[in-house]
Amino acid sequence: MDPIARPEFWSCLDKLYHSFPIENDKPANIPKRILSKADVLQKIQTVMNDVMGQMSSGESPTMKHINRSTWENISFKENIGLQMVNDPKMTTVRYESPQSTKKFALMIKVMSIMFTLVQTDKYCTKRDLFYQDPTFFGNQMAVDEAVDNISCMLQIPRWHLHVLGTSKGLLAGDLSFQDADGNFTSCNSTKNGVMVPSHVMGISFLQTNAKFVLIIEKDATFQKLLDDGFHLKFKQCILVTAKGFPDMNTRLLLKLLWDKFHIPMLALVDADPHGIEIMLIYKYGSKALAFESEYLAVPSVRWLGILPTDIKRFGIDVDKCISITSGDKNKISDLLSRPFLSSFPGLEKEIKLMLELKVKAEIQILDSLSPMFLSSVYLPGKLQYGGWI
DNA sequence: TCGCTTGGAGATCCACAAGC
DNA sequence: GCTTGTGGATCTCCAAGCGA
Repeated sequence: MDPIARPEFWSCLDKLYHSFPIENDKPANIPKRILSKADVLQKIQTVMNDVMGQMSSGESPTMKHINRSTWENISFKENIGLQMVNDPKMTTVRYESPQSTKKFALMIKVMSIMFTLVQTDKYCTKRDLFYQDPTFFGNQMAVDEAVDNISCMLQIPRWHLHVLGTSKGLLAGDLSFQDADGNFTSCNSTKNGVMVPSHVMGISFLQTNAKFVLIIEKDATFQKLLDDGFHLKFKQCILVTAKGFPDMNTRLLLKLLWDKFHIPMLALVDADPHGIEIMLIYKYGSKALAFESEYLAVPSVRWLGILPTDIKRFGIDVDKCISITSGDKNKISDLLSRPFLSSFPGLEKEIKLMLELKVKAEIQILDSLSPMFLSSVYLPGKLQYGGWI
């Protein structure tokens, strides 16, 4: 009998499912912000009026937004992830300062475009924004920064400002939905994966019977699992990859899946500092977008592998692993200083074991054991016996 | 023509140095 | 001390160049 067909196979996932009651995930005192079109337009107008007021009274205009580059502004809540503190350090963008003049002008320009987009109910990507006036913006990074700073300043998520990011995430498995344009998509029979829609908040009729979501760090691993027919064999699963550091749309979709279906989510990343960081961004959110963690972070995400303890457990030859560099060591000490360490049982132990072994292991290392080891041995074994932290 | 390598662009993240 | 710019990390995709 196929082990997957046995009822006890899914028992570990059932335990994980029931270990996260819905009421724990959404504390009543932190309601999600509901913003109407009028609210958004009003907030933009208020900032513009302030700027105009300062100019008419002879002052040099300024705008203030939360400093998104310091950990001092970040707090941590177990059920939400990273969050902005109540009294954060602010960054002042001064029109008169030679360092800030360009930044000030960019923010005004981008805000005026956002106002028109919201007013006319149209959406555009950051890339579209840049190409509206490439000479003025100079480069894509300047637009990206302006959009995020405005979003942070107004305390309005980017999608409410009608600016979307270009999706890079892929989906496969037991999931179907209707996108914002009304197109119906099923991820079941895909050969190379279905793109995560750019307008995740426009998704409707989201349907799935999946028992778990497997978040995969690398596209190469995602494609290998599709080639091996992993999603067809397991049927009740969803495979997701954001191809490296996750983009906002992929994180939004995962949060949507968690909020709606409470499906256990397991991350398959490299056993290296960057893999761990990528897993932690899915789980707790990022520093720069901490003000949107309530929409993006899924604290119930579990680290399935590759765990440094797997190196010993599966008899992986340490000589075939890559030695950790001084850069890796810096990243590890950075991870060990993060505020969520005490809330993530087992994480510190795994990181310290990596330091002890002095090696890191990529997911592909499992291919050295056998070409089908990942899909036929490693993942089924982990799912059956609960080898995640 | 095909396959491989290389470089640039684009998406995300971060830390650190320099300048005001 | 604050702000900005630079550079480095993960990944993919695409085009160009090169050799078989």
